[in-house]
Amino acid sequence: MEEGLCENSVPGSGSGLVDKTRIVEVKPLRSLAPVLPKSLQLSISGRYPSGFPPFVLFGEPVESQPSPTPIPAPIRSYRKPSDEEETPHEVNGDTSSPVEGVNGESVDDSPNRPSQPMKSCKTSQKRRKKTQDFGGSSSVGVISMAQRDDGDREVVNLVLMNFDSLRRRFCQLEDSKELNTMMGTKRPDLRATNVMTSKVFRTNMRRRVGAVPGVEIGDIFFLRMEMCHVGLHAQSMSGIDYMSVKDEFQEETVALSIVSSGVYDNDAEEEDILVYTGQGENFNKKDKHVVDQKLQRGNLALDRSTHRQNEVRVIRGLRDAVNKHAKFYVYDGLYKIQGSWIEKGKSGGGVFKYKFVRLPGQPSAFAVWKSIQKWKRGSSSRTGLILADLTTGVETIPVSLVNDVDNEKGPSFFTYSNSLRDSKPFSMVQSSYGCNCNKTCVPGDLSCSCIQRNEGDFPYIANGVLVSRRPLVHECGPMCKCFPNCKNRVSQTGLKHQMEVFKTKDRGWGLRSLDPIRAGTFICEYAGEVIDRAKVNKNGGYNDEYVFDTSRIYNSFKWNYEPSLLDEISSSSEDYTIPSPLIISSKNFGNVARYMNHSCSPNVFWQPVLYAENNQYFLHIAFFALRHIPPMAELTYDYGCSDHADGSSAPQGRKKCLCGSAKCRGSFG
DNA sequence: GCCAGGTCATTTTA
DNA sequence: CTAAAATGACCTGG
Repeated sequence: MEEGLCENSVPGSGSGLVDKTRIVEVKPLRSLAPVLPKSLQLSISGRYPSGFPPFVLFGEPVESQPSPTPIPAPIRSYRKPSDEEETPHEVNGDTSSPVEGVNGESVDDSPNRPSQPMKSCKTSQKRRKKTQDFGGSSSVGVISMAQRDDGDREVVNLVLMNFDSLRRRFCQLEDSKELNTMMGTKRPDLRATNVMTSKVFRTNMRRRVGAVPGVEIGDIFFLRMEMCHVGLHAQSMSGIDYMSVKDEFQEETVALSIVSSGVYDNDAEEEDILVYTGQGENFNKKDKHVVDQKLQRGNLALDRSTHRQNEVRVIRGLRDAVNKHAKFYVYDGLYKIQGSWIEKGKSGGGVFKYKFVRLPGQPSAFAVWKSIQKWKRGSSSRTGLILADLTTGVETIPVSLVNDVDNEKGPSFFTYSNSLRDSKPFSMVQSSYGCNCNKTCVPGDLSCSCIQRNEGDFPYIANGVLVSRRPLVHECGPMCKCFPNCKNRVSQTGLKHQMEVFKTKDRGWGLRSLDPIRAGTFICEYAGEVIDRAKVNKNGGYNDEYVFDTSRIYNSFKWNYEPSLLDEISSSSEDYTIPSPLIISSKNFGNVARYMNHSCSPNVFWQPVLYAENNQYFLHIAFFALRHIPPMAELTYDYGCSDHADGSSAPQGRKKCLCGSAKCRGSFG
């Protein structure tokens, strides 16, 4: 019965079939439908049925590829809610509209609803009305009405994934000059926000005191907008979020959440205490005379919350002590305000101070980060440290070996290597290997043969983040004329995060990172010895725990944004196209990837990457972050299932899954 | 080349 | 409707 659990996608089937269940037929939004850039139009027009050129195109790329003179079509700016309300609705009258009827409007008596001591007043009602206005024909039917009000883990992840995928796509278009910057904002995060807002693709829009369903303590964010979209902190800039609540007799404001970014000099010495400065400039902008903060807006809400003793969510903005470029936000759970006072600020004016105390019994989040910073600075030693660098210098960043669980002194012996051995090249007749670009390949330059192979898309944005999952990513390689620092060589640049191999409680050794990892970031390649498939069959299968096998059956999943968000008709394929299976053993030789454990709801995925070396093309397996990964969270990917579909062989190689996720399939391997 | 600090455009909510 | 805001991206000068 286990077989039935992993039947969805067959890698290497090559058809690049579109998952039809994911496509919602949405009519173009009247005349305001965005004009797609050329590369997108191509894939939609059916030139390549799967949205991607067939694998065999390598030999003769020039004539079969898109014209090298792209006409950058502008993407129209996206509709805003106000436009929506003014124009009359054009009702589709079809069944594609959201499933709200099914999931029900039992909003008021939902058992999952967190207890809320105060009733929200008109603000929330107004918002809900707005939501209903949008619930009609033009919205994406993925988020139900109920989910817009109250989310859960799955919806929160769905919203974040779509938002970031859109953002990356806008970055990509911006990089390749395919976006008309006259239209709308230049900022990709705000562009993505406009799309998500106009399609009401968000959750937890009902504002609330206390925990937000689906958002967990320790979750990290890289943009303020991300927290807006999942209802953690509704303000796009302001540090204090609050709302008006009604008592029997009076109406007053209460604070819901705060973001502590370190702009004001807040005291962050103690892990469970935060002294937060009220809002308001300390000097008058015009004549620069010193002014006091006023007890209004956020300050007033914090003052009321001090008296009411309601829970306030705290988000801490953090910066790495060593690598100051890495800024992100951690949700640190619920606090209460213990007291407030007035101080003299730096410029001499009076400022409000609020003492936040963390409620006991919550999992640690900010405290974890504090510990990491201490280890990094060397001001405290890592408990259970066995080895400072198990790569013996092979990686530029050392990978430590840690066991703070039991007495095991480390995994069995192997040779650390970050390369792929005995790899079989793809035999293809090639007139040339690699591109002829000068210095670095430029996004949007369709004369670059590597970009051509990626259908005109540059697969990565400027900071090295992968834009979308695709059947195959073509990177530049050693044979390309471009310099080694070309942005299209992401998987060849080695580890970028400070990683740690650690002993798990019940699943042997595992891998985690001390640094936060942004979604789409390259983590590592799967290194090891390539195994001959014929050999494997002769010996009756491999008896090897350390194996990666592309011919296993993997659950399909969606990482790229819903095409209907941009009114695209079909989505590009996320199914891998691998001409022949690749099996890699890291038993004797391998890198950190050999320690990544399986999970049924993983935070890492693999992506085939191809580039040329020594006059031949070789396939590599690269791992990327599926979502934002908090520091110290174990890195896991889906191992898939070996093919027992014929039913003849017992699933003896299967292991009981201990991933503990809500969607656990029970076994893997 | 790195940074700190200034500036600009932008969205959110009350 | 407008203003304020603990943004984010970019530019400049030391």
